[in-house]
Parts: sequence; structure tokens; C-alpha cells
Amino acid sequence: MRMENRDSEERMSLTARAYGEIRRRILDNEMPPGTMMLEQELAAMLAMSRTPVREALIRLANEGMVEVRPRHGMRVLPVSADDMAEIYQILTALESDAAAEIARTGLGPEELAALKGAVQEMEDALAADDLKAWARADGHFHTLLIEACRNKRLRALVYQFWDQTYRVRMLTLTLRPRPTDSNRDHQALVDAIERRDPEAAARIHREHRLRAGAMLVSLLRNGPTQL
Amino acid sequence: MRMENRDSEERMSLTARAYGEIRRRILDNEMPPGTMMLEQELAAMLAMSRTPVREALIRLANEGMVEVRPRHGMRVLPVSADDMAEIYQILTALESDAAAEIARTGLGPEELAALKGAVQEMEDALAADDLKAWARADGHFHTLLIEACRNKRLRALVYQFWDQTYRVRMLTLTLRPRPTDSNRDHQALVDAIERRDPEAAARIHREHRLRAGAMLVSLLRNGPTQL
DNA sequence: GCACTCGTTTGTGTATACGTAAATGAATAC
DNA sequence: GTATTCATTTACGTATACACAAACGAGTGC
Repeated sequence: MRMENRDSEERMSLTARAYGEIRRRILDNEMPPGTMMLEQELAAMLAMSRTPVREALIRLANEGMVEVRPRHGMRVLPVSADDMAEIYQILTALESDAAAEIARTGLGPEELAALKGAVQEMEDALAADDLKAWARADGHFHTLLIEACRNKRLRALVYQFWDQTYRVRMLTLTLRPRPTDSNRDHQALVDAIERRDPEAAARIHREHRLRAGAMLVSLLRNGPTQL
Repeated sequence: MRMENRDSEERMSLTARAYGEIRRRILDNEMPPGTMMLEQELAAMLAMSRTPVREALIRLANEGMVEVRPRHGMRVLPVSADDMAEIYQILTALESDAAAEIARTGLGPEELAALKGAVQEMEDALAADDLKAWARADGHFHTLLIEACRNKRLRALVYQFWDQTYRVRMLTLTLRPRPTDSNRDHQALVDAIERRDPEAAARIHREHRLRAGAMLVSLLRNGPTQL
């Protein structure tokens, strides 16, 4: 049980392990924003030498998760309201374009069914007042959608920026209003894709993300702490 | 004479120098697509040890310029027609969104004047049949424009993908039709920004990039070699 | 108290060392 | 001539070594 996971982890390079492990700790908030750690501390924590840690940090820094400051080690980057606004502008542009492309190309019946299933998951979670499950279903929906995009570079970018919003979304989950209109958006988006209407798909997705971004930004601006 | 340049280069870290130098050689086609080099060869070429070279390669690989294959060193990535299509889809989405934002925010008179100056440069170059100068002016225009975008993450992404199209644009410069309609697009875009019309700005930029992308893709598909 | 100098500590940037596994090629069998 | 095995080479992944410069703090002068 879960043997394949351990196996695959064990045959990965140390650099890859360091990257995955540090990233996981940041996303899980085990290393909250602002956390500073020296290369040596990370190396000790992960039971390896500084070399693979440094290489992992270069990637994480490129992806905007951490900052490497000359003498103070790595710092887990906080996500300010302004950062969030920037990230959502990018996600909005990329994802709405992807939605248009998907609607133009069309989706197979099983893919459409999967999307509808995810929408149903969201409805169920909302009915059960299970916000955690709702967030999972929401992630599921958007993952199914973006995976249907043929552009692998675009997919990679979207995943990268999702990562950067993950912590904030998790931590604001209980602060935001019930996501009823979010569910409505998703249903409308599936409809637009099903009827092969690229303009509508792009517009719906754009407004969906603009609204989500604006809400998160305002929560961050009014909230006490910077995440 | 160019002393400041040497100085700044000399106080850079070796990793930064390796990154800049390898990137330059790739963009200038001194290391054409497909070129394979071992870490040791690069290190010898740049008169440093493998360590900074490896760190530079990690960044270059993240940015999609090279591929690092376990035992064959680094390989300068070719840009296929499909790659170009992916990159232009992303640039189209990001830049047209940036154009809309700029039109919404509005530009100061000196920024508008600079843009108009760049358009004039393009006209002059085209009149003089100087394609090199035209490409420079075109780059100048789009740089001025994207620099007006407040979103630094978006700017960085656009620069990164421009880099990846640079070689192809240079090498196809003489193969493409005279860029008269390109100049017209730029003039129309400046007008849309000046009258603060975000929808028009986005639409014009979108179509401008879609056309440019389609042209490059078709040149690559019909051309003999992959760049 | 406050600024300033200078020695000390420490983290990093880079070079180097080293074991391992992939690639290569020779030698053999058919 | 083709396939297979095995020894050799070699490029890489990782660990370690080391010099330097930044940060820190004690001590000094005021």
C-alpha cells in the first residue's frame, strides 16, 4: 500500500527530492511565509548535502515560491494582496484563453461527463457544507479543464501560478462567502463548452477568475496578516 | 568606453555570468538549436568549474531554452512549428491582456510620444527597406508597451517567451512578406490606447499576435529546417 | 548613552573529489 | 555479418573543502 510512492521517491535524485519536499512544506504551511532557513539547515533537515538543496532552491526561486538572499538563506515568500492581483491577472488571461480553445476544439463525451461529475461534486459538497470537499472538487474541475488544453507550456504556467495561490485559498476558505455563484459559473462554462461557444467560454471563465481574484485580494487587504 | 559593462560583469557571480553568456550564445545562434555540450565543455569554455555552469543550466532549462539530458549534457532546444504555436498562444493571451490594462489605465504624454516615435521608426525602416532596423524598432515598440504594464510577473513571462521566439524571428525576417500591415496594427493600437479603449486595444493586439504567430508557424512548417 | 573600529564568526560561492551508472566498444559466439 | 557479453570509459550526481566577504559584537573614544 502506497509502496509505489515510496519507491518512486527513493529512485528520484536528491535534487528532485529536495525540490518536492521543500515545496510540499511550503504549500502545507509547515514553513509559513516569511520563514527563513539557511542552506545548511535545509540540508540537515533533508539529510543530504548542500548541493542538491541549492539546486532545488534555484528552481523554487525561479518559480516564485522563495527568495534567496545572499547571506540570509532562503525566505518563503509571502503573498501580498498586490502579488495576488498580479497572479490572478495572469491566470485569468491564460485560463480564459484555454477555455476558448477547448470550446473551439470540443471535448469528447467522457471528458464532458467528467467535468459534469466535478460540478456535481461541488454541488454536493456545498449542500453538505463541507468547504474542504468543495475546494477539492473545485480544484478537480479546473484540473480536468486545463488538462484538456493542448498547450503544455500553458498548462505548466497555470499549475505554477495555482501553486502560489494555494495557501491563500486554503486559509481564506472559511472567510469567504459561500461559493454558490462559483458553482453557477462552472455549470455555465460546461454548457458553453458543450455547445462549442468559444467566446462565451472565455468570457465566463474570465469573469469567474476576475471575481475570485478580486475576492481574495480584498480578503488579503482587509485581513490582519499577509500570507 | 563600455567600462561600466565590464565592471558590472566582473562583479557578477560566476553563475550569473554563465547564465548570461550561454543564453547570449544561444540567442545569437552561436550555439544553434540541437547543439549538445557537456557540462565540462561549457565549464572549460567559460573558464570556470562545473558548479556555476550546472546552476545556470537549471535556470535555462526552467525557462525552456535548453534541455538537460542525464548523460548527454545540455542540448539547445529547437523551436518546432508546434512549439512556436504554443508560445504565440501564450504571448497573445498575456500581451493582449496587458494592452487592455494599459488602455484602461492610460498612458502619460511622454510614454505615448515614445510609442509614436517607435511607430515612426518602423515606418522609416520599412521605407528604407531596412529589415534589421525594422525588427529593432518593432522590438522597441513592444518593449515600451510591455514596460507600461504594472504587472511585473506578466512582464517577466513575456520577456521569457520573447527570448524563445527571437532566433526564429531573426532567421525568418527575410522570408516573410513586407510587414506593412504590422505597422498599421501598431498605429491602430496606439490610437486605441490614446482614446482609452481597452476592448479595442486587446482585440488589435490579439489579432496582431495571432497573425504574426500564424505566419511564423507556416514558415516553420514549410521551411526546410527546424529552428 | 552613542558612534565607530576592528576582530571574529559564519554562510555562501566556487572548486574539487569521488562513487556510480550509463554509454561505448571490443571480443566472442553463431 | 549480426547479436551478445563484458570490460572500460566517462559524465554526472553528490559530498566535501576552502577562501572570502558580510554580519555581528566587543571594545574604544567621546
